[in-house]
Amino acid sequence: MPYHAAMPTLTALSSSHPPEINGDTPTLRLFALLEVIASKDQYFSLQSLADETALPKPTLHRMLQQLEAAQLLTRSGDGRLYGTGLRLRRLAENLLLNDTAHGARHAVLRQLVSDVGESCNLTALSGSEVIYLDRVETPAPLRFYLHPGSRVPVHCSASGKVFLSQMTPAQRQRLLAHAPLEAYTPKTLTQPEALEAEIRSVKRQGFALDNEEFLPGLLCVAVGVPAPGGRSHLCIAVQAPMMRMTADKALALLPALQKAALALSQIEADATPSATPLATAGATARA
Amino acid sequence: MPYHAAMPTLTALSSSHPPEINGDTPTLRLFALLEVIASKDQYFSLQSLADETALPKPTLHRMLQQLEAAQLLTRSGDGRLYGTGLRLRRLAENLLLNDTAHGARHAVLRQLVSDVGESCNLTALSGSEVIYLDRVETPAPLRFYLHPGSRVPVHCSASGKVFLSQMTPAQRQRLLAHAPLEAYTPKTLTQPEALEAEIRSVKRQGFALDNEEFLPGLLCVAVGVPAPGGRSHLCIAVQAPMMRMTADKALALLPALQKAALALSQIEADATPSATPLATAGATARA
DNA sequence: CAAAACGTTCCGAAAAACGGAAATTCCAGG
DNA sequence: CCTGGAATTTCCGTTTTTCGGAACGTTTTG
Repeated sequence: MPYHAAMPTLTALSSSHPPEINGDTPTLRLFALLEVIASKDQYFSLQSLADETALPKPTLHRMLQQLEAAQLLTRSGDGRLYGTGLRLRRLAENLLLNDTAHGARHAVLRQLVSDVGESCNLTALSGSEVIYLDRVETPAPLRFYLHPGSRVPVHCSASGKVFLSQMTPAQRQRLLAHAPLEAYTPKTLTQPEALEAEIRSVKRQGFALDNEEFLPGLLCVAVGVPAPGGRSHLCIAVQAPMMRMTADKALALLPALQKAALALSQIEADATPSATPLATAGATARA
Repeated sequence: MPYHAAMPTLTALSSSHPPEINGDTPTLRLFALLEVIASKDQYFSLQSLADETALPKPTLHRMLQQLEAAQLLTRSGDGRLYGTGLRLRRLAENLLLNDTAHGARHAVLRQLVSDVGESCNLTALSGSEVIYLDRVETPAPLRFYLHPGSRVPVHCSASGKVFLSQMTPAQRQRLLAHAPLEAYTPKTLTQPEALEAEIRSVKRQGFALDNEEFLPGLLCVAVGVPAPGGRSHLCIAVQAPMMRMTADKALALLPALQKAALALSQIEADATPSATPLATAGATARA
């Protein structure tokens, strides 16, 4: 399974939706279809979608019909063209409107970037990989481009090591068992003992470094976002080309990182209901 | 099947999502679930959803798992809480970003409302009912509240009569055969002959009136949005309480209405690919 | 008026969703 | 460290939905 963000570029790739309408379940396939539809700013015909997605026409027809019946799509006048429907727009609006946490997090990232002058990202552990939740780029022209949503291995990323350091040895074993310590660069730690030692060090110091362990020329520092429960599921990390950054300089950025982590921690706490179970709306109540 | 917008109120009902997670297919049920989720601005637990939606826990679990696997939802740290995922936000962003047509239509409506001072709406024929696609309210305090997405019968609404007037007699018969001419007020036309006469008049004049035929005290004027093919599938209508409006005054609004209709017609043309096949993006072409 | 293109319906095989029951995990409090 | 309770998760036989090739209408096109 390739880490599909592993290719760093200096310019953004065109966001190129591969016309794959694949998903493991019918529902996910429908979502994928919606994504194709969402990228259109014109009405479209069944046929045009069929061409674009390579789905059989009867299948597509059924899908569209279903979406139309649910008011997610609208059919244009003569019934020949489709467009996005009321309910879909409502959904989209609510989604963005209520995602207060995301906006706030992004603001913190932006502030951090302006403080340290290098690209920063917010990461989470997803399965046995680190996923980039959000990212703000440095204004400097030379950058590693790693877009949000992409994934990197745990054992050779700063964030990954922070996550590992928060686990119990047993949890760590379980996770690492599924992913061999693949070498991405000569500096990647591939010996379990070496990694274990590194993780102890991370745990002691409260931050992790990735010194060209994933990509040559790329240096990273990450700290965990403190969480009430103890182990956090978010990391915040700075990432810069060796050309501008050394391990020493990176350490000087730690205070800024920690400040940002604290701010994120606060946001996360605000978005977490655990404390106040007030909004438990009545079930089965007739509206 | 009740016209669920038939109850006019002077204040908006609280938007009270009925916690019904019903849909005729599994996929639509999933959408309904997403709508509940989209309305949250906090992380939520499986249990809280179960309370709110009355769905069995295993079912919910499967649904959430599916959504999480597809990156539509994210699971919070300890795995106990869910939140909206990256892909869902992307979808929402694209949806809103690309839906230029809707934004433009809404702007026209807004302009019209500021011209005539009364609530206006954009309608379409959907099955054998008229559906409100969009609506802008009058600034006046006294209003009939009929929200977008709701439906009214064809035979006693101004828009409905416009749509009927554009059909061939055969088409009209077929449509009306399925829906008896139910009387909503004493003024509702319930005799097929009377309706037929009214429709001829609408056809001649190019606009339709609804003078308390659907709701007592409500007067409406509608004109069709001109379409290249001839019969349009959109209407634009003004709607006001008799307290402020008479049939005579309504006629004075026709120029403004027609101007708006023309503007909408232009928007519709822009959003329709049929005419100019230049932008027919290469199918199967590798992006 | 024929040909082509598009949309739609049919239907049997294949796959997915469903949800009750039970196992598992996670926490308090003893 | 053990125990009770609540939440999450797995299991699995049954029910429902989806799938898509083939064939059928319908509308545009040449």
